[in-house]
Amino acid sequence: MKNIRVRFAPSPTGDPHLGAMRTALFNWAFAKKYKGKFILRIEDTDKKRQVKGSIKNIIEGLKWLELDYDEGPDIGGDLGPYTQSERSEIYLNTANKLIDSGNAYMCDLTPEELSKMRERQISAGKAPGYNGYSRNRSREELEESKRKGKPTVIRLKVPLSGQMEFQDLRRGIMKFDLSKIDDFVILKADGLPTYHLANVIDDHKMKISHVLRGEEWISSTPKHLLIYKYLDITPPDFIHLPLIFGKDKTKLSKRHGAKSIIEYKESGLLPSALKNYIALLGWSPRSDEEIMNQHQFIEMFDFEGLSISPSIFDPEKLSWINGVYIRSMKDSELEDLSYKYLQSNTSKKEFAAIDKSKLTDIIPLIKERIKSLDEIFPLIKFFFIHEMPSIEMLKCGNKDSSEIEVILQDVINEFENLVHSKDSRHQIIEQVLRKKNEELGLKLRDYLGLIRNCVTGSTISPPLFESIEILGLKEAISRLNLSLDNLKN
RNA sequence: GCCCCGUUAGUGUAGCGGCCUAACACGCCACCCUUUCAAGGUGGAGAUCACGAGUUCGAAUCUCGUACGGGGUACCA
Repeated sequence: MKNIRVRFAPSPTGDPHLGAMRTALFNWAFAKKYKGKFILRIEDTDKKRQVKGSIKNIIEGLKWLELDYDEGPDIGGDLGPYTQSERSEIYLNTANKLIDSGNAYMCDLTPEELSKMRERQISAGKAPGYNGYSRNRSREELEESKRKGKPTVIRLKVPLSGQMEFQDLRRGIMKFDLSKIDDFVILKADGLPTYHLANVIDDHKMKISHVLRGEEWISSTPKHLLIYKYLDITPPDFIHLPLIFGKDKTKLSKRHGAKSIIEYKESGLLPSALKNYIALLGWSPRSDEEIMNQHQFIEMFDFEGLSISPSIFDPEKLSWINGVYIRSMKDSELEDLSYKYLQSNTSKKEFAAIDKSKLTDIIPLIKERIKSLDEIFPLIKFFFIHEMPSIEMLKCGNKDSSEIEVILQDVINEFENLVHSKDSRHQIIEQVLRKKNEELGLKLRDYLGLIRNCVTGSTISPPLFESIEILGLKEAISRLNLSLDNLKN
């Protein structure tokens, strides 16, 4: 195989989304597999659509997912700069070269005139498109017009007939009639290039060997190929990736539960899990094993496994995979990660209440009960902050409140004894409560349910006996007392 | 409108002319385990392989057509 050089070339028009990250992931994996280079290039040739901060977020997203690139705007490289707005001279020169060679020409039609033209074409039942207005005007005339201050663009001269074909490495041969392609703009009136020009020049200058990009580019590939031809340079290989949709088969958006990569980070997803899930969208390992770490993924990644039909984003499966990754973590690892996560995702007051030393004991208890980091705090909050259970929660089978008062008082007494005996191991707590339950002839779930509600303030909690041990018997007693008082009033 | 791409259970995929009365995973349902919730285990429902023609002894797999979905058709990328 030739020297593999691939690139991820987002435009900074918003926060990076799943689809973009998947494109990055596949490019990255391909480069890693063949010991090639992975390049980040920022395509910021549309200054109107630019969103502040998105370059930062793109880089942050890549870092978070550990998709490390070998060359890029922030780290440099031999073939930079890697931000298109810093390369405008190259594009301008090339566009002029194309005029010199007779393969491009200037045009001074304004956007308003163009849109009027399109309207006319549509109402006349014709296909809308540039009609070649300036194609045969003299260069002198057009230059004169530009000098007078008319906004002028440069358009590529597309042959009026003939075909352009290319081989997509996954989909096979694609053929396009050039007669269907109008003379498109390669350099805008503001002097900046369009995607078509910039992308071709940069892929060539940066020695890109393979272009893995979204399916939305298929139709413009012949345009790019034409530029390659006019410039007499060899195009890279192309592989178009299927799109990712939401449940209703429309373009993925927030409504579908998809978030920007930055939000995923904040919502307690593990980058390794997200990577694993994304890898499965539009690509298949062709085996029964779907859980794979990045090394396995790189090893297995190939074009044959790429699918050609769009896939639909499924937040449930993503969540499941995240759970798998959480469960496979070491307790200590999860503990560190959780603590950091809590630090930046709870209020100051809440975080201050968290006793780090208790976390070591708590984590093993909740590890298999959470599917993402944001579920941790609600589950462990009671260890640090007491929340009164509602009166409705102080139930025990069909016992009435006076009977429940007796039961609670009894538990309190038992716990007091344990405090005096200085043995608060959960095995002992369990032994005592089970024995008590037997004496009372209650259903264990009713009995423990009542105690759970009083101690944790919730009907859902980590295992009760362990929880009480970690919480401390004294605190448990005080909470039981509070519920008892509440019941009496 | 025109051009291009696609179509296997709700979802992601496997399948590359006979092994397919279609497999795996998520989700769903039931049961088991169980102090709640999970996790785990077992089992189940769910796809006339979009539809119609053809090629073939034989088609989810090849060919054509239709339908549907999507992408493109910008001085957006």
